[in-house]
Amino acid sequence: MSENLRKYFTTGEFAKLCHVKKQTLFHYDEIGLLSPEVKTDKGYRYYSYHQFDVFNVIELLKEVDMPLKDIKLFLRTKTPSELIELFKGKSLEIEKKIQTLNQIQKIIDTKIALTEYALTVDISQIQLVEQEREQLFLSGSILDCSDKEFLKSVSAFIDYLYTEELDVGHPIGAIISKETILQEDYDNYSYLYTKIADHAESVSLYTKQQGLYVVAYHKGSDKNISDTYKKIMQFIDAQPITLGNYAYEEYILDEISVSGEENYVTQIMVEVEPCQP
Amino acid sequence: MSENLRKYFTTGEFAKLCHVKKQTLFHYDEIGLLSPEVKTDKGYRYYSYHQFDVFNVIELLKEVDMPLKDIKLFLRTKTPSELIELFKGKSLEIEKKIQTLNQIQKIIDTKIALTEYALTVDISQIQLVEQEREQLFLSGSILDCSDKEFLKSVSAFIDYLYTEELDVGHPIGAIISKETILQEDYDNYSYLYTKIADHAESVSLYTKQQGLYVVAYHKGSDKNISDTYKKIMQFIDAQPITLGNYAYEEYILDEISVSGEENYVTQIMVEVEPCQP
DNA sequence: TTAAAGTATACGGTAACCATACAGTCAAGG
DNA sequence: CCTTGACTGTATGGTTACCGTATACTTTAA
Repeated sequence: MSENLRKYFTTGEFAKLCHVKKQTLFHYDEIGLLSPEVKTDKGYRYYSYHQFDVFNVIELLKEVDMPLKDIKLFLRTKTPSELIELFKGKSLEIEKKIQTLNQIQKIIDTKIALTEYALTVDISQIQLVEQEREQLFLSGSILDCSDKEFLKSVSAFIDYLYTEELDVGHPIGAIISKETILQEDYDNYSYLYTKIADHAESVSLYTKQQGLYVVAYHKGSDKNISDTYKKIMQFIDAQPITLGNYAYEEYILDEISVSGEENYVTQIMVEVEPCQP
Repeated sequence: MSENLRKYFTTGEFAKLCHVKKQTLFHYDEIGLLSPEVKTDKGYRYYSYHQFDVFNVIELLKEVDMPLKDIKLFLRTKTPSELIELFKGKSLEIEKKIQTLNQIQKIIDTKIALTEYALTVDISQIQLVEQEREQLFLSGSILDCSDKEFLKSVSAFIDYLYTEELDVGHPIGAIISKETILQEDYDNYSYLYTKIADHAESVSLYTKQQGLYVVAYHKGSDKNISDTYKKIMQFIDAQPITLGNYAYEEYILDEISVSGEENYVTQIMVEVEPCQP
């Protein structure tokens, strides 16, 4: 805690201690953020080990996204109270950042799970399966709507997901009604939807009913989705079941995991009911 | 999930949806990272809402510090398995980042606590107090050592703190022995030390003994610390106590919270023992 | 004292944008 | 149908926090 002796680090040594490049220290000296305690007439820089503490604070503030300019200003004008105030603010920011990272991780984990699932699926098979009920977040009705209305709905939908931080990585799916299917108007959806965080409260959710579903997969652009729907209808006709109220479509492989529309895979889940005897 | 109708967003609309500037989308188009699905002959850009998913993945990867170049490469060559692999790696990275942020927060909280404490202290007072035992991490011995040895010790000390992630924001202090104090050689320290994380195991720690300490504060450069030590010795002489084996010095206000050496405050804790009757 | 290792300065480049200026385009109302 | 205002495009320069490299000078250890 004294400097009676010439206990100084050269730039290179100090850089190593700080785990940065010499360049960085030159830069900090240049902008007046952290200058060596001693500079010889030959221009050689010498740092005291006390300056390591200052360097650490700089790194700390950098980590919480404070620009060097502001760090410099702070270091110039600081008082103990200002330090406390600044740090308390930064502590909150970090809290928030950690939350964000947690959400990102959730999204990533969801996408991994979805993609792993997609890889296990035999897309040529059509099956009748019992599915659990699911809570979905819906857009406003988009049945028979104009392009403009559609865009507005999509915007509002996405915006709500964003502001309420509801996105956990599930894709945006679409709901199509029995009537629309029967009219073979396959891109006239009734709603968009997405699965959201389990614990989400304060949001009015729609419940995808527990029950029987015909599950099929469509590969390629949904311009050709009618082909797959035809197969589904044939499948239904061959079983003692009838078409239910809604079908749910969602991409399980899309541009984020495969390249080109021709490789997309859409999962179609058609609600069905056993025939009355 | 279709595009039979011209359900497209303009650049401005899409930018708003994505919460970025138009500029950013121009930039992404320019570097071929994310180009609009449609571009008219007049140069107008139109984005489909499916592209929102892609944009989201880009943002996601950006958040985990992936350069746009790499994101582009990934999006070009991706397969489901590659996506899974990449995301699993990123998930681990996030884990680590969260840990780092947690440590930074600890450091910040420590610095706040220390500084708040410093503000409550009456630096003109010398007091005899009973202190708890404390676990300290020590440098190698630096008693009577050369400048070079000193620098090496400091480096090794700081480096160990860094690699073992032991720093939780406590300042680096110094230990000075009874003998050295009596010789009035106030900057010939025996060891450097710092308080470290409570739970730290696998580290050989030194224990600052529980017992009686004379606590004083020194304001200003430690070139003049002898003044304060003189007062301390007078204080000791006036009490039924004798000097113990070690004294501990640490900055409680230094360059990180005040500007200029003249405003630094060093806390000095001198081990003492009651006189034998 | 000499060679190796380290240091300083200068100049250029990078990423991922942002700001601004200027010109062309679109769409809604009169 | 045309005008007007809101929007779109390109182009250019600027920003932050550095990194790399070239060149020349110092220091230090043999």
